[in-house]
Amino acid sequence: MDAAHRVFIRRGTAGARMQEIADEAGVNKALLHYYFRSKDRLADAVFQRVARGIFGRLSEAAGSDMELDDKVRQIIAIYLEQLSKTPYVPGYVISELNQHPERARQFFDAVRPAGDGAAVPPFLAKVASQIKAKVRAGTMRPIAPQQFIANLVSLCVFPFAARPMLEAILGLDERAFKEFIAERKAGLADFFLSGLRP
Amino acid sequence: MDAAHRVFIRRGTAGARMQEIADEAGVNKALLHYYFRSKDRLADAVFQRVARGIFGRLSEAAGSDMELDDKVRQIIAIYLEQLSKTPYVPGYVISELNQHPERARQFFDAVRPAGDGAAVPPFLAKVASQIKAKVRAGTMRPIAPQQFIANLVSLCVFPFAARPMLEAILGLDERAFKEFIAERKAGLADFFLSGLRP
DNA sequence: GTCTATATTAGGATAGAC
DNA sequence: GTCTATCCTAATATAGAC
Repeated sequence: MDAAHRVFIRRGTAGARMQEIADEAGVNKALLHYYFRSKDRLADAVFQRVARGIFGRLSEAAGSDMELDDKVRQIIAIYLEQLSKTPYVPGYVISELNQHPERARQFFDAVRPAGDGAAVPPFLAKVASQIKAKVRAGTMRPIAPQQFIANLVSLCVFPFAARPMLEAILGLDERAFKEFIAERKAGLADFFLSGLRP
Repeated sequence: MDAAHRVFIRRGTAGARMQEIADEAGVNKALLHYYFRSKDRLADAVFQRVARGIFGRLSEAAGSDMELDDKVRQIIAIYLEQLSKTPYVPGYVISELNQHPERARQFFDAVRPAGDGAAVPPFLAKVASQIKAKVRAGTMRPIAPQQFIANLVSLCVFPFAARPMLEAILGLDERAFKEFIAERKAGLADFFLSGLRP
């Protein structure tokens, strides 16, 4: 599974080769089929594993009782840290979802307790109520919770998903990109929170 | 080319089939090879066409003399409008770049006049000087121009690139997503510009 | 469970008629 | 230029020994 994980993320599902996975794992190709039956099933298993890891912590953090500003700072810190360690995951996930949108259901499951039929995921309801409270107190401009979350995730994830493109249009090499992310860790939360001041 | 464009964007390069492109174009598979010699060359041609269309207008708009706030509003309006019409392009581009980072060079070309050897693309230098002016005037907090552009592009493009994921974690169906984008057209510029107030 | 060897198929590419 | 028919390779999948 670890080997498959690495290869699928590196090559994308369509580009991954069972042979390469076998080599990476130090076993024979036939053995992969013995365990997973087909490439499709293996791809499913890998995607599921990745999906679970991604939004579990986000929805957990976002759903907590922590004060909203602190929550934002924490989420940004956690995410940029995690993404720095697994920079290819966003590109992989986006590629996968564009070809298999039905797999998005696995994210759906990650942000809702099993059996919860609510139209709105619980962490969203929590954020919504926190926003409402701050708006009432006059310390925040009104914003739809969906936009709030979308902005937060976009600002964290996109630079990793589109890294080669950003490097090209901003004229960054690998070292400069690292520096760019470090800068982001320092300033992104302030930018985001300032955007919501009244 | 139009047929190839559609199929590559729909399936991704690795997932696209010459047969499907031929069918879509209403011609024979052999004819594609007659014109483009190989799938690789065809993929190149399509990507180049897409790449040119994307950042040409951004770097042009970003490099203009328009006042910075107006520029931001214009870029956001243009981008969200364009992306609404071609919602699969970001996913395609990100997938491509993850498997062929060398193609990022084609973006590089799109944001720089031919033969320009400057380390920083011209539109960035322009934005940098405008930011500096506003910071000096006390109407903007300091921000690196790279972060400025990255934030802007992230906020516009990511929701389209990661659409199935966002729909899943935010509990949106297709109609709700359209509504979500409409909301964004109205409020994103204010959020972005507020983030930079002193 | 793990391997070697082999079957099967899909899909990119070409030959050659028209 | 456009087609039909065919080749060839790469890659998934299976059979069967150990």
